[in-house]
Amino acid sequence: MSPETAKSQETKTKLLKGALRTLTEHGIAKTSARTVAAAAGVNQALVFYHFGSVDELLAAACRYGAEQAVSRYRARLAAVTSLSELLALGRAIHEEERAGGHVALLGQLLAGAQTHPALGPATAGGLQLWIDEIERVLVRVLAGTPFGEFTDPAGLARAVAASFVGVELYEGVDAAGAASALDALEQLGVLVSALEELGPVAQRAVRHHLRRTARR
Amino acid sequence: MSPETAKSQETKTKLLKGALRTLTEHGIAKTSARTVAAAAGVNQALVFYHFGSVDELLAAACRYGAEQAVSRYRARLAAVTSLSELLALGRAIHEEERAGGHVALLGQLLAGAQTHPALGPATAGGLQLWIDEIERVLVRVLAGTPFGEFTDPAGLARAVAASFVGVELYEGVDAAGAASALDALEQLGVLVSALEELGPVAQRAVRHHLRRTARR
DNA sequence: GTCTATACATGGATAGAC
DNA sequence: GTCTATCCATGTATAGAC
Repeated sequence: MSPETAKSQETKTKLLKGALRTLTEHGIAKTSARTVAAAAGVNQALVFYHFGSVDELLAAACRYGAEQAVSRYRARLAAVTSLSELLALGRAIHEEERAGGHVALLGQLLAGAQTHPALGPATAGGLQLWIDEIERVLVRVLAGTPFGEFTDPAGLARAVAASFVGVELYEGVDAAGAASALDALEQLGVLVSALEELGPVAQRAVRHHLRRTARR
Repeated sequence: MSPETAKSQETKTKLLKGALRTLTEHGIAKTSARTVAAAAGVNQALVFYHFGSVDELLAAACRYGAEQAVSRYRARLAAVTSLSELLALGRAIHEEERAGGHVALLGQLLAGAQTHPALGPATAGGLQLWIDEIERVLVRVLAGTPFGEFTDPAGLARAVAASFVGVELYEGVDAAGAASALDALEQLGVLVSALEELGPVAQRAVRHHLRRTARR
């Protein structure tokens, strides 16, 4: 089996980082073997030697970048114990992403996956890393609420991740609009967390209503 | 001022429709003067004659397509009077968009706006058409709820629109995941609407909690 | 005014050098 | 095994035909 020499590894890593830089800074439309190689400081043809095609490089870069980004936030996500903390962390991540752009990168790849079928699974996988972390937090946070039984952490995690990608893309064309969107979500979170503060009678009333309108 | 002959108009319209088709079917990465012109059935150079550049054509197509898409849903949005109705309509729109792809198109343009600065304002404008409609609905729906004073329809509309774009892009790489995300949001909507059913005492308790934790 | 033929730039991929 | 020189396809833009 391939010994994977140090030199090969080095070039591959350069290309992966170059791909991430190019995607975040110039978008999927301007990402090519040439632009990535330029960012990586290597010959353009090495993309094809090491990864077979541009698409496969981007797929590999997606896995690589998503793992890096998620691991950067993993500890802080693990420390979250309430909905309001989660919302505050979401806001903090947004601020950091404004510079790093790791989430918007998923948006670029999501957009690119339309054309490059090979990107679909890789992008879904990258998003899944985020979803898994978010789901873990939601399970923990929602277990402590009186209405946890009516929520689906798995689906909710997917909704949160997809929405976050949407907001990060939106941020690119309307920073003020994205900020007000996050403000509104924060208010909404406060509203939901207010439910936790209800007395037993009111909680029973809400639960009753939920059971009545529950589908499936 | 330019009489804008019938022939010119016809070619322009062909190009606009071709641009929309190309963007939705092949994504921003594979959208070029050549591919759009092929879809439109006209000579590639006409892109530059009629619109000056590919970017300007895409910007025009964005305005054109967003106006068409929003007007298609406007009547149904105007008929919404409750949160649960809004969620049901969101689900219906999602089903239609699965085929039409008008929302995912905004995702493609949002992704493209990173590279092509000219696309930014146009895409923001296209999204704004959706946001305006959603905001109108939210104002109406939230005014009828006991907690309307704690929500910001303008920000919430932006959040909803951006999230919807994110979910539509996500749908492209994981249809089942997107479906479960929408299910979860629907549940969440039911949870919030359950608040409307609370008795006066519980409502006062929730309001008190909200005032206590309200920011700004 | 409308459109086509054509020039020039960029991108993808490989044959073969080291 | 690693990489470069080179080829052909695709993309952008314009000069000039109709």
